[in-house]
Amino acid sequence: MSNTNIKPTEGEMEILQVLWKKGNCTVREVHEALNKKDAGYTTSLKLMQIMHEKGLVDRDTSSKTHIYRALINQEKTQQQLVNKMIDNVFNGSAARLVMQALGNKTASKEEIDLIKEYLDKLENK
Amino acid sequence: MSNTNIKPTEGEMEILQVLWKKGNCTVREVHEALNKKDAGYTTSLKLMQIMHEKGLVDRDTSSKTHIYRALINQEKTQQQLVNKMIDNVFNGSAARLVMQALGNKTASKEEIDLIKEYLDKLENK
DNA sequence: ATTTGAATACGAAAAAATTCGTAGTGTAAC
DNA sequence: GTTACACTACGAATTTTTTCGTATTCAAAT
Repeated sequence: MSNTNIKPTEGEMEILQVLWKKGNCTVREVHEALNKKDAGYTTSLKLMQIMHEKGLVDRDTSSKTHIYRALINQEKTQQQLVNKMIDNVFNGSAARLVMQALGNKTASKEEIDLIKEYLDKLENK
Repeated sequence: MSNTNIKPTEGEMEILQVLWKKGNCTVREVHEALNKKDAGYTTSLKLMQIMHEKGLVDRDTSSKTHIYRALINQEKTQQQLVNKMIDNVFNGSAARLVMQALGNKTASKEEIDLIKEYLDKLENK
């Protein structure tokens, strides 16, 4: 079990997000995806280089423009962060987090149905 | 609407957690509640003093030993952090966060039923 | 071959967050 | 009133994270 205790920083998470979503990317692509008006290109570059040092990403350097890809697993990382939040913010109660997450406008009817379905599946085993 | 954009740091969250849970506390009580083997008492003290400067907590200084209490609302803060996580980690999908949160052992059958109930209520309006 | 533009490397500054040492102060016990 | 002790205040050191400036390199276009 590798990478168990790696905790990406906030900036690193934003980049991982892009890599997970769009697949393999150049630095420029990532940098543009997170269009922070304030941050320069070399900032993103440096961050990704550090992530490489840490083993969060791998990269193909065979051509001049390097291609990066996430090395750590999206679901595992999400799980880790959610667990941490349950602990850290919701006093250990997953249910409270869930309700808090659903109690806002981002949860559409479709999403809610999806979740109900999931819950049924969960209970039937 | 005050305190809208305040983002407690991780250390600050741990302290808020204690204050929310146990109500008003002395620094010593908080410090002991989060029994970090490595951190000294003055570290917790300093953190709480900074939180006071930021308006995250208030304190009663009428006696020598100050009594702290959280000034920001637990649910609002949780909401803020969850929303941020949905955005930042789950690409905007509350449903994905929920499933991830439930897909681990911390969700008991009781909790799941609680959530189903909640979902029904949500849909009936 | 030279120019030009976009890319990487890298050190170092800046900013943010955490940690701690020391001095001072109030209070209770003697 | 003196001692002992636990507390606060506060500056400063440390660590972590983010940001950027500059040098260099490569490749395509001229």
